[in-house]
This record gives sequence, C-alpha cells and structure tokens, in this order.
Amino acid sequence: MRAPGERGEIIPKLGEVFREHGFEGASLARITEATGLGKGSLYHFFPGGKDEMASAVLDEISHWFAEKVFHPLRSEADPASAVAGMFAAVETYFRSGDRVCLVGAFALNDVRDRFAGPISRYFKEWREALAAALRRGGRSDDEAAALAEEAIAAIQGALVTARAMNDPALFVRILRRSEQRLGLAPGENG
Amino acid sequence: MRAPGERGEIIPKLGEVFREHGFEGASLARITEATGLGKGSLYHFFPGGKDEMASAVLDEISHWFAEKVFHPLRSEADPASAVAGMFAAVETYFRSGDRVCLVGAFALNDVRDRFAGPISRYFKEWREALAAALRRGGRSDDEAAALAEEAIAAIQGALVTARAMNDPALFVRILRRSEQRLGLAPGENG
DNA sequence: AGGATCCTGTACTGACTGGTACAGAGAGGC
DNA sequence: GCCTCTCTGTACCAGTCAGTACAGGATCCT
Repeated sequence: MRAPGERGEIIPKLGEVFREHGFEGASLARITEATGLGKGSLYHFFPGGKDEMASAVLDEISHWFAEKVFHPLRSEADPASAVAGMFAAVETYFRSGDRVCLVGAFALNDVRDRFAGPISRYFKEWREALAAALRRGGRSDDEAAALAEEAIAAIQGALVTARAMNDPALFVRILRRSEQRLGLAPGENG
Repeated sequence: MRAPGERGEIIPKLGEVFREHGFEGASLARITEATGLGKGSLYHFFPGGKDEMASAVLDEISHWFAEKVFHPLRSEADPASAVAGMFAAVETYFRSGDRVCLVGAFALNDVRDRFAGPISRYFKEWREALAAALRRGGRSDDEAAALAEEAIAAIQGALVTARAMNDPALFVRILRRSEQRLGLAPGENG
C-alpha cells in the first residue's frame, strides 16, 4: 500500500482541471493528463467517476475554508483580526484574482443541481461565520447579516469581473474596499 | 423567404440553453430541442456552429445592455434617475435573481478565451458608463471609478451567491443596498 | 518464498459529440 | 406554370465521451 495520502494528493489537481474547464469541459482525457493517472487508477480511487471526483474536490475546498476561514471567524478572540485574516486568506487562496472560485462557478449552471448541498452549505457557512464575527465586533444582528452577505457577494463578483476583464488587480482593489467597509480596524497602525 | 427576424427570434432561446448548461454542456441535441430547429436549419443560420451561436447571443446581450443600460447612463439628463433606471433594468433582466449572467458565467472557465473580446468589452463599457453617470452626479473621478466597479461586482456576486444558496431574494437585497451606497437619490419621494 | 492486496495500463463498449452533405420541401416572383 | 432561392429533415461521418473489465505489475506482510 502506498501512503494513504495518495488519493488526497490528486484532489488539488482535479480541482484545477474543473476550475479551468468547468465540470462538463473536464473530460477524462484532460483529467488523466493533468493528474498523470490512467483511467484504471482514477476509477480505483473514485469509483463514482466524475461526480465523485468533483464531490471530493468540493469536500476538500469545504474543509480548507472551514479550517482556515470559518473557524477563525467564529472563535478567534479578536473579531477584527479574524476578519482581516479572512481577507488575507481569501486573497492568497484565489491567487490575487488569478484563480476562480470553483463553488461559484459550479453554481452558475445546471451542475449546481448535482452538488446543490455542498454548494449552498459552503456559502451559508461562510455568511454565518462572517456575520458572527461582525456581531462580536459590535454590529447589530441585521447589520452583521447584511454586511456579511454583501462582502461575500463582493468577493465572488470581484472574481467574475476581474477574470472577465482580465484584470486581477481589480480583485485586490475590491477586497480592500470591502474590508474597509466592514469597519473593524484592530489597531491604529499595522 | 421568411421574415428576416427568423434568425433573431431563436437567439434568445439559444441564450437560455447556454445559460442553463454552459457552453460545453449546450450540446446540439439540446439546442435543437430548445429551439425546435433541426441541425440543417441551425447550420444554415449559424454556419460557424456553436461558436457562432454563442457569439450571436453575446452580441444580442451587448446590444440590449447598450441600449437599455449603458446609453441612458451616459446621456440621460438626470444621472440619479439614470442610475435608478440601471438597477431597475438589471433587476428585470436577471428576473430578480432567477436568471444568470451569461457573460459572467462564460468568464469563469476556459471558454472566456474564445470570447475574450465581447466579454471584457461588456464589463468595461458597463463600468465606464456607470462611472460617467456617477461623475455627473458629483463624484470625483476616482470615487466614480471605484464605486462603479464595486457596484458591477456586487451585481455579479449577487447573482452567483443567490443562485448558489438558492435564494433569489438575496439578489434583490444586494441590489437595493448597492443602489443606496451610490447615494444619488433623485427626489425625496418617488 | 508465498500469498494477499493494492494499484495501473490497456482494450473495449455503446452512446453521444460537433459537423457535413444533400435532396427536396416550401414559398415568392414573374 | 415555372423558376429560384431559402430553408429543413435525414443520413452519415470520424472523433470523443464516460464508464467497464481485467490481466498483471508492484508492494507489503508473514
């Protein structure tokens, strides 16, 4: 037996294929090429085929965000630095606008229905976690909820428009302004 | 010869197929079904195949927005009502969050490269037109540019997240708040 | 060394892909 | 009536699709 991480190691590669070509455009030919694995291995690790591969990718994304973003938002002592941490993590994760949000991309056509659960859970958890941090930062329930969903939409929209106009810097600009608007400066300098 | 609008009449149907299934997922089988036209007719009207069909759809979208959104933004006497008109048009066009932005959806994977020109032009024109209205409304150049790109990203992000969470009302909420933030109330009541 | 288990390459399937070719239906002009 | 031009259904093509079957290689345990 190889290292148990064998399967786990190819999931990021699968993610990149789905990101680049979408679910329908991610053919097994492209997947075998990108992962270096033949069909045999692929169907050994993912007996459910493309659906299971995409599910695994969504799972991995979920876990990453849960650990690096949602959990800190919910439980970090200083809500301001938790929010700052979220924006920093997001900027890194999306490679300053060069990378696309697979969950958002899946949401835009009929593949959403196949993965409706994970997709909606991802955004709902994010919204709830960010709202919680904003409440701890002194916002009312309504304000926190509104600002949270606005910030998340801003991030998604920034990814779409930055890619559409081929201008990754736009993503970063919108991130900055969105962060400012949440208005939770932790200290005076820094 | 039939009415010269024959070809034009099927373009909206093509648009819906691309919206629902994406470019790759929009197979000729689905297209013939949705349009009621056989391959013969389809390739008669669009000799270039799927690429030409998608181009025609993007063109039609461009023209619609140019006429109903961009032009009023640039030239309507009262910039406040021009902006209000934009939000109203957008809310109607996207069916209060039930419909997806095809241009944004195309931007998210590798089909963007096939239609890079029309896609980036659509967003750039929108941004420029909205910024022009904001400038006429009293904003500085920098403010206008920043607010414009933020508002457009908000709309796109609202479409993504509303559909992801299966909550069209979210789209309308974000539209309202985005409009408020532009802060160009035309009158006291209305 | 033997044996069990995990992994992988290859060959194959039937369905579907986008696209082409073309005969002929249909309608309008004269 | 006839001719022309636009349109359309059908048959067909080679290529690709996701998925299956399976033999055998690799690896580990004992």
